[in-house]
This record gives sequence, C-alpha cells and structure tokens, in this order.
Amino acid sequence: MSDQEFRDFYYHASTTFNNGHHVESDMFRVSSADHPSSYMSFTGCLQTSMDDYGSLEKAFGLSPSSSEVFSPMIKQQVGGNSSEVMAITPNSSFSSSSNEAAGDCEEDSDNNKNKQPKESDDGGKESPKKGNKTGKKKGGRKQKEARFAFMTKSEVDHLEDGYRWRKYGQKAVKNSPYPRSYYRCTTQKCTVKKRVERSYQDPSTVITTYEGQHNHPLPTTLRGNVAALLQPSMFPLPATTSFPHELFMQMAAPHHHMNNQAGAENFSHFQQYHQHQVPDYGLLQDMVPSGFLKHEP
DNA sequence: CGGATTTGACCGGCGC
DNA sequence: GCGCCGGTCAAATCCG
Repeated sequence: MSDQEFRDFYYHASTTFNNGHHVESDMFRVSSADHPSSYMSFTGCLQTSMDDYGSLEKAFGLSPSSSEVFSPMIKQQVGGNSSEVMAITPNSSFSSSSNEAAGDCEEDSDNNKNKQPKESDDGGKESPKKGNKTGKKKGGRKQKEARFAFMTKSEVDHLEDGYRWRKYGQKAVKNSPYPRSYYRCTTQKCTVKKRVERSYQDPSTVITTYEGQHNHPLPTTLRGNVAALLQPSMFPLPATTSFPHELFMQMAAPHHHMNNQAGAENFSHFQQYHQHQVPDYGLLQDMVPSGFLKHEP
C-alpha cells in the first residue's frame, strides 16, 4: 500500500429514513501518487478493509476514531500528466499484487451456478454436493469485478439501495462477532453482488461492498419513488441511482470514459440534485464536499 | 405453493 | 501436503 494517497474528493451524507433509521456515510476516492503506473490496488484496499480495519485506517491515514470514514472506491491513475479515473473492470489487470483470493468474476460464478448438480463423472459417489462445483476453470485467472465499498452508520445491516437482493450466504468474520452476509442482485442476468457486514470496531457502522455493475435500471416496482426521483435529464448517468455509492459505481463504469473532471461534474450534479430533490424515503442533508486533490497523507 | 432465507458443506486460493 | 479462510452452493426451512 502506498503511503501517499490523494483523496480527490470526499463527501459526507446523512440520511434519515421515514422509518426512523438514520444513516451517515462518508466516502472518498483515493488514489496513489507515488506509483503512477501501478495503481493503488483497489482490490487490495478493499481486501484490507475487509480483513483489518486497523490496516485500513493506517493505509488511508485515518485516525482510529475515524473508522466511519470511508474506504477507497475508485481506482485512479495518477499519471505524469493528467489524472484519470480508471474503470475498475473485470478485465483490468490492476491487481497483480493484490490478494485475489476473494475475487470471482461474474461469468465464472454465475455460470457455474448453472452447472449440472448431478453429472456423470460423479463416479458412484452420491454425495449431493460433492465434487460438482468443479466446473471452475483452472487455467484462466479469475478476473475481479469492479468493487466498491463504503461504511455507513446505521442500525440496519442491509440498507435499501433501490435494487432487489437475494441473500445467498453468510459467513462468520474472523476476529469479529458479526457475520458477513452475501447478496446477489435478483434481476436476471445481473451479476452484481454485495457483501454486508458490521464493523467489529464500531458496531454502529455497516460496511457494504458492491461488486460489479448493474446492467439494468432500478426495478420500477420497488418503492416507486426511488426510481422516480432519478430522471436522466436531472442525472445524466446511464443507469439511475439512488445512493451515493451507486453513483460511484457508475462513475467507475468503463463505458463512461469519464475523466476526473467529468466525475467531478457528475458528482456536483448529484449533490445539487439531492440537495433539492429529496428522496421520498429519506432526508438527505449535510452533504459536504471537500476540495479536490486534497492531499491527506 | 413459490420465492426468500438459513446454514452446513464444499471449493479454490494461499501460506506455511 | 495440509490447514485456514473467504466465497459459494444448495437442501432444508421459513414465510407471505
């Protein structure tokens, strides 16, 4: 991990939901400055954040008390000339040095899910699960989906974000009393997953990690207001979004070809929009953007 | 009854 | 090779 990062933007948002739940989110984008060609490993940082929040804090120069401050989201190249928001795509080979154990690419996991539960090669063993998930290709290096995490102060673990999710797993987290839940977007052919866990250091904080990009708009059936509040004219992003982290995901989307400035503009747009267009489900307040290219070693 | 959740087993990667 | 660990599967169960 680099010891020097740029946080080129940051914001804080607090939201009070109609049901009384209150959440606060702090997010910032971080990039490495001292390795222009080898980006700070987004994945590695996330991995760090998942494994060791102390390391995360160290990595991002956070004080131990600021665990609510967010983790990195968008890999950014800091080249000699101009900074550029790099898409974190499954095909980008930026994580050569990072831990890829946790990674799984969309087509891999989701197609594997369709592998026949009972196949010929069972060899007489009828253990219903055994040896059947071996469809994993060994040769191909697993590609990581774009990942993006954030921390939110909230009483509820699973925050409503406008999409529909199905829980497919839960695991105990090492060194934490709180489990980690695994969700998958229920929309067909959408491979987006997310993990939700509560920080053991600050139980009031929920860490949500998104992986992949939605290839569909918000489900219109879901709380109509969520989708309704996002209109292309107001929010010129390809897919609509309701939460800041969704915005970030979209900003990181490869097909946008966004540069830093574009990202900033969209972000400003987002802010302006949400300062005036309050979602039905909550009351966004106190979004505090900081200056760009703020250097915080 | 169908969809969502729970939960223990399984898998692959990684470190030793 | 073995054990650990994160992630996923899928049968069982729950629930509206």
